[in-house]
This record gives sequence, structure tokens and C-alpha cells, in this order.
Amino acid sequence: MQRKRVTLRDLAEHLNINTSTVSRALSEKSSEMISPDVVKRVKKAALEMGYKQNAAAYALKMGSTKTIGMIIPDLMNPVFPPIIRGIQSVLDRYGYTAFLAYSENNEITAHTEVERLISRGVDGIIYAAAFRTDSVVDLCKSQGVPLVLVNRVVDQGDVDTVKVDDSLGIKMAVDHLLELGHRKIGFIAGPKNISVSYIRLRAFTQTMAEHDLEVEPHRIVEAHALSEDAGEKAMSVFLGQNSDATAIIASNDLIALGCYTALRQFGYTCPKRLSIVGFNNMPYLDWFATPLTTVSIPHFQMGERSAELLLKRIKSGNLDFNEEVLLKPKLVIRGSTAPVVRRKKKSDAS
Amino acid sequence: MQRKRVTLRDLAEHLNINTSTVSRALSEKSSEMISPDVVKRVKKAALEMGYKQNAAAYALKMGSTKTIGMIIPDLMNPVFPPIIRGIQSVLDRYGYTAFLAYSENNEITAHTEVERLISRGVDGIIYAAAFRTDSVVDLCKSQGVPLVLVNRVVDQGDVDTVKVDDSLGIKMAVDHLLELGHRKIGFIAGPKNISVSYIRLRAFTQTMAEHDLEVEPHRIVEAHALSEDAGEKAMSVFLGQNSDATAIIASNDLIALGCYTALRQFGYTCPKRLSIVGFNNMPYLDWFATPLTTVSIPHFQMGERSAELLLKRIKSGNLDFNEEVLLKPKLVIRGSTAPVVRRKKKSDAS
DNA sequence: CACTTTAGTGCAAACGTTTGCGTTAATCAA
DNA sequence: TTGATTAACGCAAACGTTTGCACTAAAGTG
Repeated sequence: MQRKRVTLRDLAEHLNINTSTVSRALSEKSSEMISPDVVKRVKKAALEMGYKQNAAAYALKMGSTKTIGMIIPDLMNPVFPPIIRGIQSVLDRYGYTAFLAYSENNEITAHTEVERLISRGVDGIIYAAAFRTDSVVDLCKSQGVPLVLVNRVVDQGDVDTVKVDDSLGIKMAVDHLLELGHRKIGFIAGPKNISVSYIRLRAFTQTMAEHDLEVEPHRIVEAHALSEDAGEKAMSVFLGQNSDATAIIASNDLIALGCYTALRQFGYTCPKRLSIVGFNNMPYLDWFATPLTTVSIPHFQMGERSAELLLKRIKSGNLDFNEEVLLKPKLVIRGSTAPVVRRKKKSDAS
Repeated sequence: MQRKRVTLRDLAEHLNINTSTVSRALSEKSSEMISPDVVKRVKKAALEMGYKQNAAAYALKMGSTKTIGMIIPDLMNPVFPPIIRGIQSVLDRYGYTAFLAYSENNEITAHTEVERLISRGVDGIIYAAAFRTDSVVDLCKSQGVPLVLVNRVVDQGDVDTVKVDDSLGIKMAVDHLLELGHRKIGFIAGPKNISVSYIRLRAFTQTMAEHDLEVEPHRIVEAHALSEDAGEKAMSVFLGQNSDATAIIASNDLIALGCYTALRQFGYTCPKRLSIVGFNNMPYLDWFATPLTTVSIPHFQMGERSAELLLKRIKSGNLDFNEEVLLKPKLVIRGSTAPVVRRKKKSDAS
């Protein structure tokens, strides 16, 4: 019915006062320069007539859209919904609204998505799909758009980031396996152009080294993506060249799932023949036939912190300074890891 | 660095022509009234100088923001991500961008979220969180904002909707259980103020009736939400009053999961003691210890169709006519359903 | 009482677009 | 060659805000 929205001018005419007065009366910060009486009348009329500020006009005038953009690699990965919720929870408190975009784990689509968001006038961007070198950070910097990286970071460049201590997470995973008696441990890495997979892999070899365990090259195979599919393929080649391994760590829960199926295809069983530990603690793992031991990260909190950081940056307007918040992971032990079983050798009576 | 974005005027000055010419040269539809030569020069300069249309100015002038809002009850429910992807996939093709909002399954927060989106100037709304009577449809109608309901619909009111044939889905579930020999079948319903739970429950009793099976009242218990938690509680009371039931249908996969845990608490096992079938076919069910038999719905396609419908409505501008698209579900049989086992009666030798 | 201060409000420009209309120069018909 | 048509472009208004400045009347100052 009411196709035409009511504007400030409408209110002004109705009250026989000037548009500017109405504007000021409605604005928190300048309502004090208007007589309390008028303010009251304006607010009343605004409510009655159903006035809603025109966001486009405000944005045009003020140069701020009160929106931010968030780019995630893939919504299908159940890790991201909680992060998004965390982001929204703080955004809501400050009257911000978020655009959602996916990169499909592709840097150039990520780049174009960011461009789109920028031309939509977002006040800032939360980027969860970064590669270790990523043109998006330069793009944002050149356009003067605040940016915060979450989870995945870049090798160099001064950017605000919130991430979890991946190295610590892997260390906990390794320690857990060592305690169970495992020594021949493999690692299914993610693409090394993504910070998390790179760091996790490095942390793996490092932690092993600290325990005087050298990891030979064939113990490590890289999946071409942080996905179930890629994990399965990688695990297949791993199993082909590691008949003696007793445990593996996957760069990712999704990869770990892929490992499950590869394992099954080889007729092996987990954790009897091979222990597996993942990373991320995605939802519903508890329900699985073999519940995955994994490193849990504080998804929701990551979202919250990144949103807070971004809003702070937007408010200050100073993009030259930046910050890094580091969150702690936690090991969640489930059924996919078990003590190593001493397998019978050929001529062994025991 | 380049804090100031380049505008149409900048381009015009740089080329020594009028702003209007630049605008027309860049616009697909009016570029033909400009000499090809000028068009070429303008486009070149626009590219070089990095011109990006100011979305706010465009929106203000044209009254269209090229954005839509989507409201879903809960991002944590893994059913929605695929729907969102479906929506985005068609939105992208038409230069639209989507705001994402949650209702937390609460009608008033849904209402306020919709109000927020409307005041942001969205061109339309995709609403996946409707109750059977929902103020949002009146709100949108009164504001002249195109609206399409997806999955959940309202009892009355002329609205565009895309949903799946819930009745058919339930019928398939019931038929499946009957074929397995089950007769004492229970139903864990969702809140009856939500269309899907209401319809599914009705379809259950109806299908049973068609097979001359009367379902007694104690065979049906209503969960207070479409969630795991609510499902568990409801299943507990169900088991308390149905020691003889051999199968149950849950209004929802999440509820079905709740049934699993309640079952375990009672020391029962599925499907040996009780068969369970869910609804929605959420991701990762295949991995579960007892993979859930469930009714699969075309999530992605639902998203696509609803976005197409909305854009069509936006384009036509005629909100008086409306449409309903009905998608077909599919039964996915997994390990949570099994033939009924004939239990020994007290004095029975067999 | 004459003066300056101040509180309250109005005026008008500006943000960056799009578009109806007016203007010019070139093309056409005769 | 002259008048009418047309192709290409410029002018200026408008979308709904916000805000610096000007203005009026009341209050304060001596």
C-alpha cells in the first residue's frame, strides 16, 4: 500500500518546522541544541508517521554505510557458521549489518568479491579466506578500507588479525599421540599457500624434532585443498607409501574425514590400525561412527574478536596501526585415537 | 592512500565532457545515445582511473539498492547453508548482494530484523523463518517490499512461496516403515505454530489412517523446538509412555538426533529396538554411528528458486500476484531403520 | 536602558547519481 | 539552397540526508 516512504521533509512539513530541525531532533548527538519540547514533538510524529531513515541518503551524505563485508572460503564448511554468528553478535550491538560472500577458496573470486563489497561502500571487511600472499590486503589498503583477517593470515603486511595458536594446537595433537605410544606419525597437509596449513605442517615437524623424532618426507603428503575430497586422495597416496604408520594428523577436520574413507577403502580401521586427529572441531563429530579426536578452536569468539577489532579500526580511522589477537586452541580427545598396538612381526611368538 | 574515491564528475572533468555524458556512456541501456567514440574513451578512462559507481548515490537516485535480505531461523542448523548458497548463486548473476540475518526462531526478533533490513532499503526479502501466522508478511506488504517465503509458509495470505512437499515426504517415510513391518509408529512433532511441523504431523496421521492404522494420542509428542535439545526431551517423555513402539518419525533431523541420545539414555539401541527416520537430510549424516534414514529436500534448489522468484517479483513490481513453487522430497534410506523384530512374548516358545 | 551573549531555528549547499529537456551541429529531403 | 529531421551532448533538477552558517528573539551584562 504505502509505497512511498516518509521522509524528513514530510515530517518537517507536517510539523511546520524546517527539515534541519527535524534531522537534529532525531540525531542523538545534536538533539541537545534543539528545545526539548520540539524534540519530543518530532520524535512523536516520527513514530506515528513511521519515519525510517533512508540508509542510502545517509550513506551518501556521511560516507558511511554502517555495513561491513565478510568473506569466507566456503559456507559448506561447518566451521564458519559459528564464526559468522560471533561476528553478527557484536555487529548487532553497534547497528552494523553484514554482507556475506564466498570465495570458493579461489583468490581471484575473493578479490572480485572484495571489490564488489568495496564498491557497495562497506565500512570494513572481515576476511576469512586469505592466502599467504593475498592481493586483497593491498586492495583494501589502497582503497583505505579497514580489513581484519580471521583464522587465515598473510605472511607479511601490516594487517589486523585474529587467529588461533595453530602451532600449539598441533603440538597438543602430537603430544597426545606420543603419549599413546605412537612414533610413526604421518601428516596430511593442506595447500601450503594457506597460512594455517603451512603453519600446522611446520609445527608438526618441529614438535616431532623436539622429541628427537625425525619425520621422513614420505610421511607427509599435501592435499590440494582443505576438503574431504582432497583429504581422501591424499590419504590414499599416503597409505600407499606408509604401510607402517600408526597415526596421522590431518590439517583439517574435513581432510580427516577424507582420511576415514580412504582408510576404509584400504580395508583398514580406525583407530585400531591407525589413529587420526583432525583440526577445528566442527559440529556433530560426536555423533560419528568413530568420533574424531581433534583440536578445538573458539569459533564464536574468533568472530566476536574480529568484529570488535574491525569496528575499533573503523571508529579510529587510523589504519596505520594494527593488532594481532591470538586465541588458544584445545585438544578434544575422542574415539579416533587409541594406544598403539604392538603388531606381530613375522617370527614372533607373542 | 587513495582515501577519496573517483566520481563521475572527476571522469567528466578529466575528459572535458559533461557528467551526464559519462553517466550515459557507462550505462548499458543509454550508452547507445552516445557516440561510440566517446563511449570508448569514457570506458577507458573509467578503467584507468579506477572508477566505481557509488552504490549509495545510485540507490538514492534510483530507489533500488540492488540488495536483498534473507532471514533464517538459525545458522547452526546445517540445513540452511546450502539454501543460502542457492540464493547467492542466482543473486550473483544479477548483480544483487544479500544481507544475512537470524531470527533465533523468535518471531519478534524476526520482525525487528526485517524492519532493519527494510530501512536499509533492501529491494526484497527471502524469509525462511516464518511462523504459521507471522506479522512479517503484513509488514512487507504494507511497506511494499517483495517477499518470498521459503520452506516455512504461513496459513493464509497471498505470498510467494517455495517449499517442498512435506506431506509426500512423510508419506514416503511412513510407507518405508510399514514395509519394514512396523505398525506401532510414533511421531516427535515440532512446534505446531510452524508450518512444516504442523503439516508433517498431519501428514503422518493421515497416511497412517489411509492404511487403517489409527494413531493413539500417546504416540505423538510435541517438541518445543526444532532442535536437538527439544528432541531429546520430547523423546524421553515418548519413551516413558511407549514401551511398545518400534519406530518413530521425527519432524526434523535435529530432533531425530535428540531422539538418539534419549534412546541411549534409556539403554535402547537404534535400529534394533527402535527405528528412527528424520527429515531434511542434513550434511554428514552418512558418517554417523547409526546413519540416519531421512527425507531429503533439495536445499540448493530451494534457494535458487526462491531467489529467482524474488527477483522476478522485484522486476515486475506487481506484488498483487503471487506464486507457489513446490519441490519434491526424496527418501534416503540409511542405517537407522530396520525390519521390525518380533519380540518374544512372555509365554512364547518361538 | 543599550549592549552583547546565547539558545533555538531556518537556509542552502553538498554528497554522487540519473534523466527529462534544451541546445547545437550535422544530415537529410526537396 | 533552405527548412525539417536527427544524432550527440550539455544543463540542471532531483533523490533524502547532514551541517556550517545566518538569523531572530530572548536572556544576561554593565
